[in-house]
Amino acid sequence: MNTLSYGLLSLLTRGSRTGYELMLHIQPFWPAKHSQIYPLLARLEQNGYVQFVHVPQSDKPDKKVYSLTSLGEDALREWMVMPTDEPVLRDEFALKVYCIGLVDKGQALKVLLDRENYYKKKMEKFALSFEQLKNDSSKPLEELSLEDPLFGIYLLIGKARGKVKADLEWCQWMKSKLR
Amino acid sequence: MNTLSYGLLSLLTRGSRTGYELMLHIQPFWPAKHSQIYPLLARLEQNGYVQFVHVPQSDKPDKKVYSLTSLGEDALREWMVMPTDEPVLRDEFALKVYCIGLVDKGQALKVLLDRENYYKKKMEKFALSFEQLKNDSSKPLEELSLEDPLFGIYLLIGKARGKVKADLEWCQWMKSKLR
DNA sequence: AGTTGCATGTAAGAGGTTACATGATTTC
DNA sequence: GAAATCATGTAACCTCTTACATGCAACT
Repeated sequence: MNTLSYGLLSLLTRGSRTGYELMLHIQPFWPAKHSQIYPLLARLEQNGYVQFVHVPQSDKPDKKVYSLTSLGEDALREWMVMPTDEPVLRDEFALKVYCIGLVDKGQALKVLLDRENYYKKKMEKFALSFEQLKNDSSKPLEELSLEDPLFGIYLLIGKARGKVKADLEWCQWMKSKLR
Repeated sequence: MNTLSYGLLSLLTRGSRTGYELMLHIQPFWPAKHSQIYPLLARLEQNGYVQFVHVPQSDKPDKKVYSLTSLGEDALREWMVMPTDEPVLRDEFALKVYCIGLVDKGQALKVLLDRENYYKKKMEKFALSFEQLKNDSSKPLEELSLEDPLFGIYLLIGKARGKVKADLEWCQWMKSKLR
């Protein structure tokens, strides 16, 4: 059982999903391709952590809808109290910034502006996600608590948004340093 | 040439280093083990991007001190204007938060407090890093510019600190949500 | 007519971690 | 006496990405 496997089980606590949907939803928290996820789901099924029903479709390809078993839920609870791995961040941009003095200001500024744009687009996506959450939720988001099924997503969007905001502000501060 | 290789070249723009030192210094920006770095350095040397001198030592093991060649510097300048890969973050903690409702508040709080402590220690390390920078620098840090050899590190510590600060604040806000 | 989305899977290869191997000095 | 630091390297293994493979529907 690796971390991605627990991640897939985590997503399944919020309802049944196909491998394809799991692949889409796990991206912000643990990026992974379908080619990594499908074999893991097969292994999780063999070990009894998940089960699936085959759903034939006519217009689209047939699909397997996975759901969490009670064994899988037990595994999650055991995992929850185990020591948590440190976060791992790899950012090519940071390495470039380290030796940005090698190129002239024009080129340096371009590298920075590209990344600033990337962050701005991310922030827009977060705004959209919050909008959608607001629509899906019966209460105002600030009143959500541990018991609500949307609580987890609400927390995570907030966490991700905080970091991107910090990076964006740093990017803009850095731009002011450059001229 | 993969990203880690460019990262090693980037560090060498600030002076000669052993493989061991490179391994230590690259951790905050692109975590890597010595077992990954030594073979890459050998390949970079074969391709003429770096060179090394063998330095025998009596009290410690002999070492190879690597430095950047002009070919290596050219490679860095070409890399700088190429499209920059998106940052990749993998955080087991985020996955746990998503399904934190599975366990009781006591256990949930423990998971949170452990991570809060981790972030606090990180913040202390950043403070120490800034202290050391202040000592190493001839000017006040705010006046550093593109040309200063310490500029790159100063920027990066600021960037990393901003993100950890955002995460720490989120962690504390989340704690308030839990009770 | 070409791309995107849905939907699953395998195979090859690159990237990254853990373990094996050695050995002196310093710190707890 | 045990662990950490410096210092290099290889081998086995796991993780992750890219590419191959298929096929229909909807959109541009």
